[in-house]
Amino acid sequence: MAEDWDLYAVVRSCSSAANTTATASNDFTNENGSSWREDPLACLASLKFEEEDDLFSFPNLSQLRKSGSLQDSYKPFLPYADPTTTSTNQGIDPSSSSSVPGGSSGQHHQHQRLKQQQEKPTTTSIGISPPLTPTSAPIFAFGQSGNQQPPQHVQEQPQPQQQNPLDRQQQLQQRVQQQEGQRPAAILPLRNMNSQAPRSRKRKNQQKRTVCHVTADNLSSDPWAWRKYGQKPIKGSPYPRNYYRCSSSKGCAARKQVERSNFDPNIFIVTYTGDHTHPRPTHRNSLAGSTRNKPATIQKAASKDSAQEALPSASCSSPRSPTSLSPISPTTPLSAPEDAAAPQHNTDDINGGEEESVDMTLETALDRESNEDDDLLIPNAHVDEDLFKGLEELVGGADAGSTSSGLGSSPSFGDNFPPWGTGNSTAAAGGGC
DNA sequence: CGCCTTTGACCCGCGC
DNA sequence: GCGCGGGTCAAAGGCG
Repeated sequence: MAEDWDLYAVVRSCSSAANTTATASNDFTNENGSSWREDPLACLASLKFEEEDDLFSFPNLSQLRKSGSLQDSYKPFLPYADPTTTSTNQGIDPSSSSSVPGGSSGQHHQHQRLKQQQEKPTTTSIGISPPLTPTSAPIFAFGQSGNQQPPQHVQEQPQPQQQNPLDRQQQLQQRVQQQEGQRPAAILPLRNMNSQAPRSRKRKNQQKRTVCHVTADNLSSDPWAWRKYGQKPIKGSPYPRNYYRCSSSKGCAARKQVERSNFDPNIFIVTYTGDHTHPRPTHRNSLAGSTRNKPATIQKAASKDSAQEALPSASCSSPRSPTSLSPISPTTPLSAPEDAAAPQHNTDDINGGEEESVDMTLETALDRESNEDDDLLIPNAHVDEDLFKGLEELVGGADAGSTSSGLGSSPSFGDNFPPWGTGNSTAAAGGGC
């Protein structure tokens, strides 16, 4: 099994660009020169917004939403998990991003959520919010760095929002330095931290964060090497949240939190904080490490219950991940009480989409994010168009989906879990290629 | 040997 | 002021 997993991973990671059906995708080229193709729906993925504030305000969309016209329009596409449409990865939640873990905790009923969404500015603001997002597009919601908004809750990074790119870069560095400075934690004795350097443990709203909803598949597309340093059960969520730190470079302040969506176990909410202080690794370095997970399935099942259930150790970085993941993979057993409920939430902000597609990987997304803060924004209008196009295509030529993950095809896992064969690939991919 | 995961405990921000 | 909940640390153990 692991093998399958691996294969998928390899295939996916190496050919993300290639796989995507040539259809209407856009080609992007990142700074490294590597280019990737984005699924038509992927456009959604590039949405970026600030987490806490109401991010954008796209009057148009909001209006549309309110009026319900958009929703109606999409209804046909919303069917939970329309497997056929899935082209590549499963979904990332098209939804919004603002779902900052913690904040929403969720287990509320859809009703409640709906309500909230309607009320929340965030929802309305984002064109892509859940209801809108048809099944596809993985949506990476980037909160933070977007300069487009006055982020200024961020105390740590008080950067002037509007600046030219150069300045921004400098600031970025400064920021990093600041963070590092603040966070000698690694060096200081744990307990003394407060006396000297305050832990960087700032509250969420104060920290710059990027939230992405990704599918297990995409989870692995993260090129960076992450090392898990903690796991915590989150109130209101059946799944624990895992904490990772960039292990590519010692001083790197980048962190990542991976949490499974309450509403759709197939979706992981990945929250990035901090900036990488080093260039993106060309390959994942960490190979060593434990594989406990593997047995974990068995062992853990017995002993610790669900700790892991939640995540495939996001350590997408190492090859072993696959192994480790597979057994536990997201799908695993989630005790997921709510699993059942999961899919179908068109309105959730956490996931709205289900099977998804779009080859955009976190990597790319992140890349963009860090390099071009604002450029990520795509006018909603644009998105919508693409979205529709993409949908049409998908719907029309259902197979298009075959793209990267083998998922696409599996027609039915509507309910709880997708065919995890693919899902397992969680970790792999990424990197390398 | 180096790096990783797991895990319990600690620290601290935030809400009441 | 107190308690809760989230974020982080570091020891222990495992794997390549």
